[in-house]
Amino acid sequence: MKKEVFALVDCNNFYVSCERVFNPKLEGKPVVVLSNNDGCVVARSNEAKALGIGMGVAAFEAANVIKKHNVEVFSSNYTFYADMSSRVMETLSTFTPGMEVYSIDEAFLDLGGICGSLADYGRRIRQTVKKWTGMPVSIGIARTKTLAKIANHLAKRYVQFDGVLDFTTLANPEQVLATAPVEKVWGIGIKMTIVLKRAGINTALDLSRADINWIRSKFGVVGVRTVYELRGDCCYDLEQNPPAKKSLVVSRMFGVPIESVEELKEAAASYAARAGERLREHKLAAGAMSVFVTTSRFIKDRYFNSHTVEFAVPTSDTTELIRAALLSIEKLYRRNCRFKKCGVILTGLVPENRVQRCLFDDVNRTKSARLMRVVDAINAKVDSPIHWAAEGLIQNWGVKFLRRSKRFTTSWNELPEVA
DNA sequence: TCTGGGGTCCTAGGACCC
DNA sequence: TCTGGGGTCCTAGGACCC
Repeated sequence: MKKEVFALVDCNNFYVSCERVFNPKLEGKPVVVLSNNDGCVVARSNEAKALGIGMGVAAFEAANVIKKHNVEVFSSNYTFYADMSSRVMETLSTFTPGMEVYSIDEAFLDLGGICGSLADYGRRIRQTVKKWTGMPVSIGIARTKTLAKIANHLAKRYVQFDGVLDFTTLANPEQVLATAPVEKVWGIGIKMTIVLKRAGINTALDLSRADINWIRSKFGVVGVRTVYELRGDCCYDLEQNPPAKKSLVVSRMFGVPIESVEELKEAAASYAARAGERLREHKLAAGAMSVFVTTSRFIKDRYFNSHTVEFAVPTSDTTELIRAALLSIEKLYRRNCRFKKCGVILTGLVPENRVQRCLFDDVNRTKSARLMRVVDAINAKVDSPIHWAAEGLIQNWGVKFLRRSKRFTTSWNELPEVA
């Protein structure tokens, strides 16, 4: 039987590295990238990490350090990052027929068929990605995904590995596992870490030796799988054909708090319109839509509420989605609340060509599908897309990006210039 | 003053059926 | 006086991931 070999390729500080590709002056400097509304830190260069800027901290909390050390700050530029991601993934795909794109900056590769030194192969991958895309990556190689994750973590952390660690040929794998803190293990989050540490399980090695019945009683099958994977027994295969989406969310914090029902409706309508676009992109229709609204989660007496509309016939028609969103806001709105965020969640997703029709349906679905196709086609071509009136024209509440870099690779107007 | 967004899987418990 | 039990389906919530 063929032995599994996985490589986990992970881009180093992905968003920061994207910014550096088109702005080499940032090399060697502390750099951070902020979330929507420039709210909190979502990516840090090694130099920024060394300054003690934590992942996920609020930008205003890090403001002093940022100022004192001249940290370069960027708003997130997801269009640009998504494009860089697809370049990296395309490059990786030339190295193996078996690949799972795990997230925007990570992929698992099947190296089962590779002859010779896997570490050498990893180094070739690393050099090629750097040369073709400018992106620095680290690579962990092992018999299970969980071990590949750990190998990757260590490859990043210790310079002597030079970005590639092959766990399958280690003389002393246990010694290496002992250096990985248990909270860094894939699948072990904050809650499980507390329970594990209380039981004296502090490292990946400790966890691999834990009593399986105790693990099952505390953490269920998920915990059991993690322990087996640490022991080298593969529980998670490569997922090359990603399973169909089950839900789709569009939600965003507002640039400024919303107090009026009109503006809240605009926001919900906008998010419903984006959700409709994404549904059609994936050729899906939704059976139901939930809308939620919330005030700040950092105040007492937080108001959070949601409302669900079920569609008689699953739909991807923006007009219908917006109508449901507006109805929900009518139910959810409360006076004297400073709303910070709302969102729409589409569930009961089905392929659009398998929609169960309804005898009493009064919507002309052929016509609406044609309209949506035309709108999508136009929006794909021009920079200032067609909006629904319900989304509002001004959108004072819109997301703020004060320090966004240019869309270097996806907009003709924003190409980098070489002097 | 200012605190991200988008997902998945598992489990427990209730509803319901025979 | 006596008041079943087992199976399935669904949902909400928790925990995790990036």
